[in-house]
Parts: sequence; structure tokens; C-alpha cells
Amino acid sequence: MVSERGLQVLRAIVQDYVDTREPVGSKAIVERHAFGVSAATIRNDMALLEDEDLIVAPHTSSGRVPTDKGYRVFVDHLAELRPLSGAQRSAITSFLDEAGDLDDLLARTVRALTQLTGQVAIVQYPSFARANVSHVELVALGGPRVLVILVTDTGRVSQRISFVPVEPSEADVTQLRARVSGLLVGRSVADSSQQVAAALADGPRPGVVVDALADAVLRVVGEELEEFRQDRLVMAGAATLAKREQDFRGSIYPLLEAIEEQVTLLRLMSEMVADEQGLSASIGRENEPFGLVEASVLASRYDGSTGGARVGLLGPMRMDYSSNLAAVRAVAHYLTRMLEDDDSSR
Amino acid sequence: MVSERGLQVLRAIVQDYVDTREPVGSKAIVERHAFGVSAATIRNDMALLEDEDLIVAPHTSSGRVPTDKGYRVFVDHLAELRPLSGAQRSAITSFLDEAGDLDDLLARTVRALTQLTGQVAIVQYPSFARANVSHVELVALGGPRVLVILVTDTGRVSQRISFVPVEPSEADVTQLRARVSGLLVGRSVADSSQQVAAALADGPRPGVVVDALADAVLRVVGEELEEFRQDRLVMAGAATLAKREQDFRGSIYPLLEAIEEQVTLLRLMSEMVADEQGLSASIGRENEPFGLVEASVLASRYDGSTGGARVGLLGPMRMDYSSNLAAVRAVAHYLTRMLEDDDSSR
DNA sequence: AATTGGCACTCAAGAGACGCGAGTGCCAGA
DNA sequence: TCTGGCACTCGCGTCTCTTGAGTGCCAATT
Repeated sequence: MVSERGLQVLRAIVQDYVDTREPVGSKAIVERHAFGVSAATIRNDMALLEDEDLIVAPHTSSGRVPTDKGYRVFVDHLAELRPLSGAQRSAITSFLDEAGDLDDLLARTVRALTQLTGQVAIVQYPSFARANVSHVELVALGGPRVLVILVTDTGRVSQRISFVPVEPSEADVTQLRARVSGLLVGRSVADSSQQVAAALADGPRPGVVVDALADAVLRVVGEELEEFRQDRLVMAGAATLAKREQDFRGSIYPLLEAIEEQVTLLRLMSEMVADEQGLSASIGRENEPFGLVEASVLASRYDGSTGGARVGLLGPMRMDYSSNLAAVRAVAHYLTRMLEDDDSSR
Repeated sequence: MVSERGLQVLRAIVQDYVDTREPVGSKAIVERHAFGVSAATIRNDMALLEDEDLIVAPHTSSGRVPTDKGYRVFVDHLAELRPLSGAQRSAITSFLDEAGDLDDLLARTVRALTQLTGQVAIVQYPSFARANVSHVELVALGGPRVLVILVTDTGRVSQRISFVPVEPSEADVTQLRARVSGLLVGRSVADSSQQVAAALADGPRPGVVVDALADAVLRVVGEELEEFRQDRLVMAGAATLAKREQDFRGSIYPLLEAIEEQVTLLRLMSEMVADEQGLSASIGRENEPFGLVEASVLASRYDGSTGGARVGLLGPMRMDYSSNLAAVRAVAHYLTRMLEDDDSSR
């Protein structure tokens, strides 16, 4: 249906529209791009593109604007990723190189990405399904409180306080620590969850104090493991949305809400289908089930030796896909390298 | 200068303006409020109020709008706090009663407050200046990594990984744990910081492995203590700003940025001066140094047995101070009660 | 001295009228 | 298949006019 030149016209429309924020007409195209044909010819192509629902005219007589479908075709077939400048690359590497632990690394990553693109940046914590529990620590805090600490070989540490029915003796704690360690250490987070569930299934022998103690602690361990399996996000750049308000017909409320909720974004990102490069995009009305019809999400996989996840971008549908996709890819690339390189240190 | 009735007129203007979002004129006042006088009389009062810079007319000929100063007088002298409804009170208590540890309690508090007021809610973590270090734990994670955990008697726990120059033996860790515990446990966070600094001052004896180890760990302990002293915020309801956009001349960008930065808000809240009830407000241009000229912040102290901090609200200058101050006060009250009641459990 | 009714004045906001110009669709001819 | 030409559409900015809410001031009243 649509000719090769027709696609080039689509590309020109997307680029110019992203650039100028204004509907683009046939005349503007022949002026800004070196098609060797007249405006009338472009107009014919545009009519076809409109038939295919790739562009649309806001008013009977003004330029055209890409539709969701138009952006989709652009991203899938027309966008050549604009590589980052040398300065940008070295800025990223030096910024990430200074990172300390995992939390710090991801915080830096997300800041770098929002800086680079001017959009809201999102990093998902590495999935811990494949991570193994490497340490369990119990600390009696005095009174009825026992601090439970879990560490995985991916470097994630979490702690939580368990309120136990009786104040445990030092021996109780030591014994319990050995038991829980035996149960979990070396196992994956998923396996560990099952172990804990099984251990809890019997329930405490009534009246046996040490059982009640173990029960309370194991319950907290279970909650903690559950939280491990739950994905978390780090985000930055929410304020940039205020500047782009006009791009969201009316209100940025749904965006801010999604950012605050996190759950929506997690679901959205997990449902995105990546291409062979690990890149993926979800554009405009494709986000309808998540209430983000005016927005686009770009994402890329990243990987560490013990598990990966996604890093991405949330912004208006009318965004610079070429640059932003390149930025996401680059950042994911560096992040992967950091996580593989010296993995032992995280 | 301004008569008693003049102040009542100011109150009427503030109330009506907050209500209707529109400049209020003399006629509207005599209609909605039962002053026993004519519109002309009200007009005379309004002229005086304008002389005092308490109200201002956006255009030569339309109703008046309160100035920052007008809101200030309203808050200080005219606002009677509108008590919460019984339903609201019981909603708060039951919601907070279900809370688990400190993190959970504060998260619930902030959600309750944003729910109650429709504004951005802020809770500052209890200050840890008065908190004492109650436990120190070191865990060798294998390789060059040592996990450092600090616990205070206020129930705050933090952990951090130290990268040490050599892989420590179990004995090294035990010995070091004893040393660090001796240095810190029972001391306040502030004192502990000094202890660590002093211990680091000498520097490691060159070539002595155990010294290098201790040095690395102590350095991390120092960082961690520093972070303890640094205040943190929990916030919720940022999305509500999108709905109130018109109230912020132009852009909510500065607000969103302050929310993301946190530091600004911390400074702002720490500089607010509370009245005898512990309540405080910072209105409009009073926030100028923080770039939040269009906004107001309300705050109240709350206290726990081991230290308190502030809970507050960020919103447009044109807000319902009566209800919102009451909500902040009530939430602070319940939070205090939760923290004092069963303090041992957090 | 305080209050009031009356009155002239101001000015934002909305409604129409109008022209401009960018952009379109279509068609006949190259 | 492309192109130049042409009639047509319609959003947008400008201008004018009207309307009405609200003001300040003043002389009269209490």
C-alpha cells in the first residue's frame, strides 16, 4: 500500500513534529527534507498514510500529526538510534564508576538516564528469583524484639524486626540462627520461601516456648523473602513532567499517580515484549489498560551475573525515540557491564 | 488601624476565596455572611485592609484576594481549627493501629494525611540525635565484603557493606565486633560519630592487616552514622498537585522538584517556628528562599519517647487552613500516641 | 463619627465579525 | 507517475462592542 517514499515521508513527519510540536504540512516537508519531488506528490503520499491510519489531521486543513500506529511503525522500522556523543558516554561511565553498593549504583543509573533524556527514568531492581540466600543473621535487640537480616549473593540486604512472644536467651538465638541458616543458605529465594512455608506448616507445639519463638521469627523471614521476590523500582525525574504538560492532553495526573503507585509501571514493564536487542517500547494507546494513553514507555533489559531486570523511560508519546532509545540502550549496556564486571563486590 | 469588623471581613474573604477560587467582592460578602451592614461599609473596611497589604485586587475593578500577609493574619488570629469528624478520627486510628514497624507506621501516617487533606503529606523521620546505638553487628559475607549493621534504641536499623582490603578471618570479625561495640553501644548517635572520628584519626599502622581491616570498617560505620543523623522524609500525594495546577501560577515544577530533592523541604521544615501548640505554617513568599513562593507548608511536631520530628503538608497558598491545620494536628497527635504508647515495640 | 444610598467610572471577559494564511483535495496535463 | 494550478476549508489572531461586576467617592442620614 504505502510506498517506500511514503515511509520516508512518515519518518519526516515524526521527526519534524517531535521537533516543532506543530502539525507538519506538505510544504514544510519539501523544504526541510531533500525529497526530489513536489509538494503535491508528498500530499498524495500523505493521503495514503492517512488511509493507513499512520497520520491524522487535527483539523480539516492543517498539517498532519503521527498516530500511535505511526509512531509504532517509526520505532519498529524507521528509527535509527542516534548514538550518544563521546562526552555523554564518558559522563555515564565516570558517574557509574563511582558507585558504591547496589542501591547506589541503581540510584546513579536512574539519575544519569533522566539527565540524559530529560524524561522520567525508571530502573527495576534485579530480579531475585535466581538469587541465592547467602547469609541469615539474627540479633536479639533486648525485650521481645529480634532483628532478622537476610543477604543474597546479589548483594541485596534487607532487615526486619520480629516481635517474639518471649524474650529469647542468647542460646535460643544461636540455636535458631543455625536452624534458619541451615534451612535457607545456599538456596534460591524461591526455594527458601517454600522451605519456610513447609517449616511453618506444622505449627508450634503448644506450650513449647522455643517453638513459639521459631514460629514468630520464621513468619518474619517468610514476609521478608516475599518482599525480595516482589520487584521494586527506582525512579527519578518526575518533575520534568511539569515542563511537558502540554504534551499530555490536559493532565499529568495519571502519570504522577503511576509513578507514586509503582505497581502499574511494574506490570506495564513486565508485559512489554522486547526485540532481539532487548529493547522494547509501548506507545500511546497501547498503554490503555494502565491508564497512560498519552504516554510512551521505552525499556531495555539489563543483566547481571545473578539476574537482570529492566531499565526504562516514561515520557510523552511525542518524544524523540531515536535519542531516547539509544540512551536507554547505552545505559542498560553500562549497567550490565558494571554488574558483570565486578559482581563479587555487590 | 483595622477594626474588629475589618478582621471579620478578612476572614470572610479568605474563606470565600478558598471556597470559590474567585476574587470576592463587597456584595458577595454581605450576601454570604451576616454582617449587619451595607456593602458600602464593607467596601470601606476593604480599603483599609488593602492599605494594610492584607488583601489585593487583581484588576482595578474586581473583588479582592488575600495576600500572603492576609493568610498569615488569618492563620495566626482568625482561623479556628475545624475539628475532624468522628468517622475521620476512627479511620485514622484504625489505620494506624494496624501498623507494624516504624517504617510502616510512618508510611501509613503519610497516606492517612494525604487522604484526609488531598494535599501532599510529609513525615520526617524521628530525629536520631537523641537516639542511642543499641547494637552493632558485623557479618563476613565472604570475599572482601563485610556487612555492617547498626541498630538504635528507637528501632531504626541500617546496613551497609564495607569492602575491606583482605578477607577477614572469623576471629578478626569477632574481635572487631567487640571493639566497635565497645566504642558505640550505649552512646548517642552524635557521640558515636565523634568516637569513630577519633578512632580513625590515628590511621592504621602501616602493614598491620588487622588495622587496615578495622579502618575500612570504621569508615563505613562513620558513613552510616552520618546518614543516621541526616534526616529523612516520607511523602505521599504528589499526584494531587496535578489537580491543583491552576493554583500555582503556571507551573508545579518547583513543587515537584522540591519533593524529589527532599533537602529543600527538610531545610524549610526545620526552620519553621512553632506556636505553643507545636503547630507552624509557612505561607507563600515566606518560602521565597526555597523557591516555593506559591505554596504553603503546614507542620506540627510529634514526639516519641526517644525523639520526635515533624509531620506536615505541602499545598497551594490558597488552601483550607482551618481543616488542614486541624488534620495535621490530629495526625501528629495520634502519631505521638503510637510512638509513646508501646514504644518498646518499635 | 460611622453608615448608607447613589453614581460615575473601570476593566476583564465574552460574543461577534473579519481577514489572513497555511494547508488540503482534486484535476488536467506533462 | 508526477506536477502545477486552483478552489476551498478552517483555525487563529485582531478588532470592536457590549455587558456586568465591582470599585471609589461623596453627600446625606443616623
